[in-house]
Amino acid sequence: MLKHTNLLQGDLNKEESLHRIPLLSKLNPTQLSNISQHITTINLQEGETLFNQGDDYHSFYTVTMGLIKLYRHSASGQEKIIELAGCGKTFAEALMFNEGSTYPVTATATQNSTLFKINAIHFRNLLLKSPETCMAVMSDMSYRLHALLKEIDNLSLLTGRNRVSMFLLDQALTKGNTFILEIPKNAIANKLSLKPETFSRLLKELSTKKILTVNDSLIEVLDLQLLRQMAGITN
Amino acid sequence: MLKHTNLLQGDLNKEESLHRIPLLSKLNPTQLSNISQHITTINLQEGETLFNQGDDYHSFYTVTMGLIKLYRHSASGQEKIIELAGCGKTFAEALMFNEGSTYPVTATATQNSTLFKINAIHFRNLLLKSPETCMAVMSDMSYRLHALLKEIDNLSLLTGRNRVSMFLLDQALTKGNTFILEIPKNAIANKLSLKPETFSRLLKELSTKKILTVNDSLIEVLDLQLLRQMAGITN
DNA sequence: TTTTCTAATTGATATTTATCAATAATAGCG
DNA sequence: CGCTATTATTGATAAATATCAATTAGAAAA
Repeated sequence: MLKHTNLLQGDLNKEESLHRIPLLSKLNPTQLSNISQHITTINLQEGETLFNQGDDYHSFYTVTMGLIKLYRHSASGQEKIIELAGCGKTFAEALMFNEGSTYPVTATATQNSTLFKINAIHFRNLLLKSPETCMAVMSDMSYRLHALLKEIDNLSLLTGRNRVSMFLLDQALTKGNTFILEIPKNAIANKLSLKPETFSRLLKELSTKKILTVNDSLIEVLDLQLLRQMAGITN
Repeated sequence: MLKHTNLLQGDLNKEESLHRIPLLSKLNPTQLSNISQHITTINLQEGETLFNQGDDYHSFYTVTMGLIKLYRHSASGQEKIIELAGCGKTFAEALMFNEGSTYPVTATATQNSTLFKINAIHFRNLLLKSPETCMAVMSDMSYRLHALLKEIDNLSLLTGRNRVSMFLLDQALTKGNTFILEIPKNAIANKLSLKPETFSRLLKELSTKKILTVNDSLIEVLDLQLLRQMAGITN
């Protein structure tokens, strides 16, 4: 079962950390202390599910530790990972504005995780009094829209080879030329909309071409220039 | 060249029609008359481009007549239609919140069209004074996020056959069992992330299976149940 | 340890979709 | 009216990706 911990009103430690959440950072102390009554801390074990696609909507969440997998399932039972929300990420906040909506994804912890659960109705009421917070929310949603647009690009304009290369390129740029895949390969394959077999073969192809080496989840990129080329970046 | 028509302050006719735009409907008369100074009417000929992907962002738009094609181009020169914005649709408003951003799509009129051009900076200032309008904007963005999520579903979970069937199903439900394709087939194919040849073959397949008849752009759906099945809707 | 389960890889094959080429049909234009 | 350009269709083929099956290798459990 989910462990809920209610925030004590006036618990400065908690309010301090709430203040660091972008969506809440623009609130004044009164507003913050008001909303903090409607925020709870949730701890999830690896594999535990926070909510299911189709469940009635009531809250949105901010990850303070761990990793949450957001995915959709189709009628035929297939899954598609939409986002892997790590520390600092807020999700499901966009639903706040649609009366009587349901969660469009399922949220499951892929590691032991901690998050804040923020009551949507109360937050919505707060928004009416804080245009600055509205701005923060809108900025967040705008970012998300961009990310989804980019994803659609990737799916419709790029090949699997391109997407795999792009993913690895992104990893190499943020983590350095040698890095470890933090999530299982089948999850990465899913994120890239490929079957595990296809992902495996594309990795092998890159390795055969001496663009990188693969040792289980340890990747070393040997030729960034070539990898960039495989990603479909022409210049 | 684009024809710009400045709205006269106090032009009640124009303000009346502005009031019918969802994003502006929550403004009080003072606010509306204030923002209407920063709204111009634009007429586009078929084929004219409003802005290009990568152009500096300054305004968003609401279509009052016609049809605007929003599409992205990749490095390799391919296009992908993201949306066909018809009458009443607002687009590019989500960019307002990202300082110094550029248009992520190109907007071209596929018919003679009329739109309102709304200055982003002024509207943004207005938002700080109208939380209700913020709500309208957020609701709009929320809807858009859902649509993109759905699109990603379609691209990654469904086959071309599914997507074509789903598109036709949607048309049949809104326009009736016999309807005309309003946009060229190659544009529809693009919207569905298919090549025109593939789209043509899938249409033919549906026609061979007696699920529908095709006469140029005139489609008659004969078997909704089967079409639903082809769309991948199991029940 | 042994067993069992899951993830990953690999091969063989099928399906889906794109590409290239040719033709037909059609709309717009001089 | 005929000409040209665009759109749609069709065929042949190739490329991309999925599916099915088998094997391996670890990891977790007994």
